[in-house]
Amino acid sequence: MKEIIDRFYIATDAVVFTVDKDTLKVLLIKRKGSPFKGMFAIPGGFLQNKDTTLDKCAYRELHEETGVRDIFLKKLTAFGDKGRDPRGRVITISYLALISSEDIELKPATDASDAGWFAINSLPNLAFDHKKILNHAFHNLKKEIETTNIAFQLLPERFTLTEMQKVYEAVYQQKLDKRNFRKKIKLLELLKDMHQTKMEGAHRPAKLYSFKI
Amino acid sequence: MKEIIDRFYIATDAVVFTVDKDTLKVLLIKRKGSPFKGMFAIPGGFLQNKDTTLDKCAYRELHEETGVRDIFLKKLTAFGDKGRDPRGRVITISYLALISSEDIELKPATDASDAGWFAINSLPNLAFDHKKILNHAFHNLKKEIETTNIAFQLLPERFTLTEMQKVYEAVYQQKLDKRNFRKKIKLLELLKDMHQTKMEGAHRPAKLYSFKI
DNA sequence: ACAAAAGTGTTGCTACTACACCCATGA
DNA sequence: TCATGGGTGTAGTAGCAACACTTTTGT
Repeated sequence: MKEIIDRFYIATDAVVFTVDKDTLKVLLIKRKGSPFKGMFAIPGGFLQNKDTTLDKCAYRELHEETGVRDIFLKKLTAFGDKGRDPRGRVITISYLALISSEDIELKPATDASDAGWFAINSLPNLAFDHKKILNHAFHNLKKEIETTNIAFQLLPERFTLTEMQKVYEAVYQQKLDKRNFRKKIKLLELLKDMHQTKMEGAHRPAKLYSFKI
Repeated sequence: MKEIIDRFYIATDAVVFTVDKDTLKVLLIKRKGSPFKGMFAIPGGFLQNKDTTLDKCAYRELHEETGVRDIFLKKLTAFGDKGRDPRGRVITISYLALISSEDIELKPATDASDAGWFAINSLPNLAFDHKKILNHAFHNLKKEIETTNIAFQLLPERFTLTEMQKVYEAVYQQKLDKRNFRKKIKLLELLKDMHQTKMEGAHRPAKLYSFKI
């Protein structure tokens, strides 16, 4: 039976977001091989039989290509149109990945000749159908941040309320009202007061919080 | 290069919902081959090279196995853990499918010895990891019906407000207040009054509506 | 003393909930 | 005339948006 069933290449592609300097940024790599040599692309690569889950493949590829570890990954969907990869039929599974800008430490490695962070609203042209994959992940992020606690994945262990607000503003791409934001966050009772302050610049120090549990 | 890359079987599986007699139901097929012979499963099957998109594969498989045509399909996510299919590594792409109970007309065909509708809260044991796939689709449906117009896919061309309410109640699995439901629907301004009534039983006839545009 | 970000409350408005009776029809 | 589901409004509540000044620090 199996002999007559077509088999395909499977890949995972991770759209990695961070909020750095109040800006939502995406991690891209410059392709060093063909096709689309020299163009930017979402980090990812082919599923290997040794990857026991799709998640492990995404994690492995991300680490190999960018050096990133300990990152939040959420499986999104599949892209499998014929012709999306000129080398042959490749079905890719997209991932949403979030990392705190404090945890960023890129070590460009084997597969990518270059990796870098790009602001969401000044992206270069992307290889394959990666623009579509990236947009899908971005929409998913905006939706998730409204209804879940996913924002904490973009924050360091301890953070100020202003830093937290900046994360939401960067994702929503709009300013929020400080008092309303704080009121809502406090109502959710998700934060633990660390009884510490963060002094930064010539102004009143800000209280530090962490995510409860 | 390609020679060293593993290839895999790809499948699509569609979780087909309908609301019939005020109950949310799922379409399942009885497996006529091994593995899991005789058990129920979500309709689906292997991607073929002739399927130019994943959507077309899902649609083709659904038609071959159940006779269903003209159905709303929404791609969800991928399931690819090693060992989820005893025959070998199969990565499946799940779909959420919705159909009006008026459009149901099952013609069990080639792949399935039997197909039938099962109420969401009295499902049989399912083959493979189909329970997981089904639950994921169900959660997605509940989420989508809150925020989008997806409910219209579960309704016939023309419907009464009570029929519409029953669809929401079946998906949410809880009763809703008639007046509040109608108030909210009217505020959304999605409905077109067909200036027709539906007489059914010994009571006042109900106005018929259709989805605007 | 000044500049800069931290922190804090109130008011009006909108959206949601809870709730009960009359209407139009067929039998 | 009775049984059945169709159809309608109001009042109270909770959540959201708009908005400005005082506090604490470094220079």
